[in-house]
Amino acid sequence: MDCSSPLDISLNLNTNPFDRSFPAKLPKEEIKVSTSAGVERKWLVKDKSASELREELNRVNSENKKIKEMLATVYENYYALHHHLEKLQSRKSPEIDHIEQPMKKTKQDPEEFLGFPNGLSSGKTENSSSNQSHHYQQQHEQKNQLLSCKRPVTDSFNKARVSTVYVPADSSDTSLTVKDGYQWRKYGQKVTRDNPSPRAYFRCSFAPSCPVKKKVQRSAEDPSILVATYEGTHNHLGPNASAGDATSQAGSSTVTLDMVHGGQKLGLETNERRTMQEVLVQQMASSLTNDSNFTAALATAITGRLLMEQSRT
DNA sequence: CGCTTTTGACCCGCGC
DNA sequence: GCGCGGGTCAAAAGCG
Repeated sequence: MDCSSPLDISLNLNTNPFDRSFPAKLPKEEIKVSTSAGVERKWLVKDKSASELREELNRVNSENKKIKEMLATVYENYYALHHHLEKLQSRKSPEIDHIEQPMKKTKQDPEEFLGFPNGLSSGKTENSSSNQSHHYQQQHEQKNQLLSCKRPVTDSFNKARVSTVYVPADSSDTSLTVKDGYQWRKYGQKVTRDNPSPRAYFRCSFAPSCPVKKKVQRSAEDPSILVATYEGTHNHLGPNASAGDATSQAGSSTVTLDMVHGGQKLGLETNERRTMQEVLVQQMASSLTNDSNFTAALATAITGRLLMEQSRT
C-alpha cells in the first residue's frame, strides 16, 4: 500500500458502542493532531453546549446512516456478482447441481465469505498490526476459496453454513477457546500438517439436536490470532439469548452499525451477547480501517473539515 | 457422581 | 491398493 499521503491516515476509530461515557468525553479541552512530519498541532476547543452536542450527535448519526447505506449497496453488489459467478459455474457443470452433497465436504463453501463472520471478520481488536495481518490472511483465504470452489455453489446457500472468525488472542494462551456466547464441547484435537499449532474440534453442547461444529486453530502466520471455523447453523437460541433473538446465531449476516444507539440498547443484554456484538462491530471496523480507499477518503474528509474550520477562525 | 477434556486409535476420502 | 492427512470416536483422566 502506498502511503504517500502527506498526512498519516491510519485511523483509530472508536468502535466501541458500549462505551457509555462516549458523550461525556466529547468536550475535550484540546485536540492533538499529529502529522507525518511529526509535528503536533493543538486546537483549543471551547466547551460545547448541549445543543452543539446534540447537533454533533445528529451529524454522527446521519454519517452512520450513510455508511450503513453504502455498506448495504456494497453487500448487494457483492451478492449479485457472486450470484452471477455461481450461474456461470453451474453452467459449466450442470450435472452436479442435482447431486446432493454430504454436509461433511463443505470446507471450501463459498458462502463462507458471503456470511458476515468471514467477510468482515476480526475479533475484539485492540491492536492494529494483528488486524492488518489477519486482514491479509482473510483476503488470501477468500481468494483461495473463490478459486477452489469444488462443490456446486448452488446448494451452498441452503445447506451447511460455514463461516470463519479471526479472534486476537494472547499467544501464550493455549486454551484455544473463542467466546461467542454458545457452549461448546471439545471432542478432539489434532496437529495438522500446514500448521504447527494444534486444531481443536468442538461441538455445540446441544448436540446431537444441534449440528453446529467449530474448529479452532492458531493462525500459522500470526500466532496471536485464533481462527475459528463454524459449520452449520444453531437450531436453538443462544444460552443467554432472549426469545426471537437471532443475531447471536452462527451464520447470521445481520450487521448493526448503529454505534451510538446500539450501545444504549444494551442495558438488559447479557455479557455474552455484548461480547458477540462487540466482536461483530470490531469486525466491521477492522474491515473499514483496513480498506485503504475508505481510510484515505475518510482522512481526506476529516482533514478537509479541519482545514475549513481552521480557516474560519 | 456427572460432566468435560485429553489423547490414542480408528475411519474415510483423496491422490498417486 | 496404499499411504497420507483430516475428522471423529471413545476410554481414561480430571474437575467441581
